[in-house]
Amino acid sequence: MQGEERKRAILNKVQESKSVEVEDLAIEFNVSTMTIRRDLAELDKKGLLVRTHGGALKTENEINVFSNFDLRIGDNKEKKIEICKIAARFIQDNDILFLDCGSTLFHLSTLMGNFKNLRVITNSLPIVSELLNYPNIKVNLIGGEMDPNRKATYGRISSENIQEYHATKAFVGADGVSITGGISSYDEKESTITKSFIANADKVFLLCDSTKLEKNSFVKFASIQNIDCLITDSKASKEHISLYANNNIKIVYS
Amino acid sequence: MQGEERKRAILNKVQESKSVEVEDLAIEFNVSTMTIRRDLAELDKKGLLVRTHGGALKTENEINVFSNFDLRIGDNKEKKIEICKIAARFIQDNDILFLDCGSTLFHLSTLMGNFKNLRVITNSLPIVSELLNYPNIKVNLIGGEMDPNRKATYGRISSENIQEYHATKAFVGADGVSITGGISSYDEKESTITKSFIANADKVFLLCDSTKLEKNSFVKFASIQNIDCLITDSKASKEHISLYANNNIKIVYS
DNA sequence: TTTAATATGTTTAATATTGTTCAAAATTAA
DNA sequence: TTAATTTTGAACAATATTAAACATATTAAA
Repeated sequence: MQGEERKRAILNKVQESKSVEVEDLAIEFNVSTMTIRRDLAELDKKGLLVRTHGGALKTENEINVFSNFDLRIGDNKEKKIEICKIAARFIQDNDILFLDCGSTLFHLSTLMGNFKNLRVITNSLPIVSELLNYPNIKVNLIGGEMDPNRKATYGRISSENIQEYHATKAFVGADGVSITGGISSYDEKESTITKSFIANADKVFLLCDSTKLEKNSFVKFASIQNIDCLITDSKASKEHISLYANNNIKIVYS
Repeated sequence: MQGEERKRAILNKVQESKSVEVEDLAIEFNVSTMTIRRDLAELDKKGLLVRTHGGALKTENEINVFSNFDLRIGDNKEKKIEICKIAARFIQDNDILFLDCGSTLFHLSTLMGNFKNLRVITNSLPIVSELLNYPNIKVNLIGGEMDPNRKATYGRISSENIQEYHATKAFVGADGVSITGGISSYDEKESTITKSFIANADKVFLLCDSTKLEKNSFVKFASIQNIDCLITDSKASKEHISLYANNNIKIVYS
């Protein structure tokens, strides 16, 4: 067996059994442990597995672009789905929608199959890839520099690109929202895009799970007055709900 | 046994058994190892197998989210891979590249893993999704309306978006090219984008398999003088090659 | 036929892969 | 913590493979 063939076999093995050991591989392929070590070092360097003391572990498969995005979707998944089902009630046929990037908004995109003649404008690659499955939805993509982690575009060109459009409704996310601190994000790139969406839509819906209410994150990018409706989940406290209601913020949680 | 026949037999063998070795093949076909090595080098160059130390392995089929795009890649696959390997020779570290959409250019994107500090600007979703796997490549996406069939953006906004950038090299495709008829496409949308790429790059490389030489398609969008290098495959006729060479068009086919 | 072009074989120096040894580093057990 | 054990990676050697240069044979063209 040749070296490359052996490396492929090792890769298969580590994917199947999640972990492998140097000693076992040396016996199985009838080569020295040093050779296996060299193989593992090379595969580790390419990011195809993770080297450990005595062996190696499998990595999350980067072959599918959106796989590690899918994993992130897991956090607070139930709350997010709940929020998205509420948000979907505000969508109407013929709407032109801005969709922010992020795992919550991705969930919303999966609920849009039954509307007629929607147009969605987004900077999120996972959302585009999802919406290409729906014949009832036309999609516009915001251009700009790709962020490989978020699988979305950002930057000056993206913001300017957004200004080419006008939407009837914008659905956006945030990492924190509070009466006094407004809407804030952990990421400056992300906040700039969201800000542009808000500025170019008739109605703005902020999707924000209850754990983020009255929390402030790193970058404030809009005041609470900029949003027309705050959509959260049923775990939101009565205090928070009445706080927003008393400040004339429309808040929906069920 | 003739050379071509032997190569086809080698190809069959490597497809069946996943791997072959130089020594075995030399004995089986009763030729020197040097001949086998030359065969394997040629087949590797065309992307039909992967050369390894001591033999060769079957090519791994690319996995990509955009699955029905993969199907289209089938046509003239060998020619396309051959062309792309030639095109890749013109890429240098630190290049800023425009990459047109289309299956040929998609293949090119899969060959870009070993360069340093590339920036790729494209309107093709499959290419973006492929390049997100490469940490050495920064990607910019051209915004605009999504064409669900081609998985690429097009339209006025896309063309204007391209003008925000300047590339050192543009790699573009076409459905036809001829001395008198220039560069033409079957699709008006596609041609507009390609035209913008051509207008904003220092050097333009046209990737065009030999079946499209001296053919004219529906929409002419550029003259032959707009391109700096025509890259085609080794099946191009001598007449065509000298025709282009005599008209001062740099043509590369091997 | 002769000539040119192409394919194949041989030799050889350079390169790649693998195995062995051993000191350093990491892990485990006491 | 310390000591025993295991694992590691660097250095070197042995072997296998490669590619280049040149020689020879085969095929195609004039």
